[in-house]
Amino acid sequence: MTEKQEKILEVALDLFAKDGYAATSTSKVAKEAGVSEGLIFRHFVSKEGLLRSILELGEKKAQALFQVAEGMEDPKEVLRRIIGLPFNISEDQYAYWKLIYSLKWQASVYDDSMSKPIKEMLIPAFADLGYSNPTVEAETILVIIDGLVTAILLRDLPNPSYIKQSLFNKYRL
Amino acid sequence: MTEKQEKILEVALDLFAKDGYAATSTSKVAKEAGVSEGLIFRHFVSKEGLLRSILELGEKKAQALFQVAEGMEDPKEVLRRIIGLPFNISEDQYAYWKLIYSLKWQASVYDDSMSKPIKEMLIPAFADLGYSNPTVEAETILVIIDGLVTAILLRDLPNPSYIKQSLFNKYRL
DNA sequence: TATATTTATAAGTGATTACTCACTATATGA
DNA sequence: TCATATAGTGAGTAATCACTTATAAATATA
Repeated sequence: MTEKQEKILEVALDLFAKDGYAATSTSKVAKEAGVSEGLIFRHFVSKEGLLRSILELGEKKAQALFQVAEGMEDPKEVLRRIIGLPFNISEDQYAYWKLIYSLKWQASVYDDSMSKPIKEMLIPAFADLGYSNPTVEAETILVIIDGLVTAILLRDLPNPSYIKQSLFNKYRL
Repeated sequence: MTEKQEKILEVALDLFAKDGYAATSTSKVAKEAGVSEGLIFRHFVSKEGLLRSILELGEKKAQALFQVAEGMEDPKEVLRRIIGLPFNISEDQYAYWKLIYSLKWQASVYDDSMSKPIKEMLIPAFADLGYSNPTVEAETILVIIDGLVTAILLRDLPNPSYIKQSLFNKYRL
């Protein structure tokens, strides 16, 4: 991976996240990255190929997040850590998550593969706690997480720690 | 409002919601609506003007939703109705809400004016119920509503009535 | 019916789109 | 040192973009 290649990925991620994938032209990416437009196609074949490379790279960096409750035995601790996930997104990953969330709305590319591992930790946790319908409880948490991520990325959630505490109270955590 | 004018609005809403505003060309709207491309600009001045007309029209139709808890005296009933809102979006308004939610992610056009009236019903309701921090509780509900709407529009929420019940339980409604 | 106004079309406009191609510069390895 | 591969450029390409304009058809008003 050369310097210019990395610069293209970095600039494209920022522009895709800020202005949207469709609204960002390859010429703008090239200009802002300080490279010739042809280089984008040399390295990434197409605009869509550039997007795919960005998503692959971001997924690798984000994988650590999903192991946050791995191997935990206390179900309450599992819930606390999973509900806490949206509050722990570091700011240098905002662009990646903004892109992920904005792409959900374009076309029918909805991909719930990322929520799957989390759901599979939630269900046994709720079962352990004696909830009568652990699957529904897990889906509810996933819905809330989506709302939290949206709020954090889009409008700087006003009282993050209070909201987290409010949710902990509802689940007696 | 002529027939062709209405057809343009209808087709444009569907395409903007399905493929995204930036990814939808005026020529495609015209072709699908069965009108000349020039007519779009005669009636709506610009592509952005077309978008504005769509949003204005949709807002009028959606206004009824926000009055669902107007004049209610029982705070629990207020909460029940507001949390129930996402489950009551009729399918013929899906396109409008998909467009609204997808536009949130493009540029910095985040507009929380629509959530304001709801927030102002939530705060006194939570105060009535003796919650120690009604504002935070209201914000939490808004976050959850955003998550619910996203899930309903994007992936046909699997167990909507169960999830609604799950939330009602958490708030003892 | 005559005239004005509005609705609609078709064929344009220059600018921009994603992408290609011929070419050069630089690095690597035998 | 020479050959090969990779990195990078800059000027193209046809197609499409949002938008304009001239003109015709339909409708309303007198």
